[in-house]
Amino acid sequence: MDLALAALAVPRRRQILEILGDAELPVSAIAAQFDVTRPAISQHLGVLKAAGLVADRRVGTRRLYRARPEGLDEVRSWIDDLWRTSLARLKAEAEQEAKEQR
Amino acid sequence: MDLALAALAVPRRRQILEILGDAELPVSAIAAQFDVTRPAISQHLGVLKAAGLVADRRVGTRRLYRARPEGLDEVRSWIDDLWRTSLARLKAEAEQEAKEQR
DNA sequence: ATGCTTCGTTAGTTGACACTTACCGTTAGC
DNA sequence: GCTAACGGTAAGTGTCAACTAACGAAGCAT
Repeated sequence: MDLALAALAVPRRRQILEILGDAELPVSAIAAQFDVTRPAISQHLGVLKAAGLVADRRVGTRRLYRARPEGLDEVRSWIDDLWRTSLARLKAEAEQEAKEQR
Repeated sequence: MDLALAALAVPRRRQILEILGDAELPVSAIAAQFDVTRPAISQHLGVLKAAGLVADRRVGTRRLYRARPEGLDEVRSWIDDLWRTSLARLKAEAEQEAKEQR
């Protein structure tokens, strides 16, 4: 989870994920869409892979990357839990305040 | 969104959010649960507030902080979108591969 | 075998940020 | 008014990571 959220914190990595959500692509094709060098993208992909957000497969000299939606499960459930408990507490406080109003 | 995800990337800030999800607390009470100084927590709260993940209200000399679940909405929807599209693409590819198998 | 392409990796630099120490403003109570 | 408690802010430090440039490895083609 640490790795996943740290990976998602960098805007460029999020853009990469959005691109890989639609298509399976080699590193060069991704790098062509940004104004940074290919090694930079390669490093970002390494981070995303370590976080489980991306998977790769080799085909010839190229290496195709694709998004891995399962990697988002932990993050999704953590955020949802926090969202629910916070909302429940807010609701409880509102009711408490309403009771004190009377 | 940039701010929200950057805020969530730091483990200590997530811990603070978890604590504030259960209760409304002043800065000192939060700092007491960690082995860092109060200014550090104060700075983290400033980041969380700028990201819209936390709200504060003053009561006497103290300042009470609480989690703000609405701040998570953007992040939740972004992750859900990415999750859905990635899954859809994977499914489409699997069907494509099955078709080629025949 | 020789290029050529595609990609990963290393070293190095620069900028951001988490943290501490010290200081200042604000509010409540004697 | 004075004092103490609570909290935000400034300056400084150390560390981490995003990026570039340069090099090396692996597979395909003529």
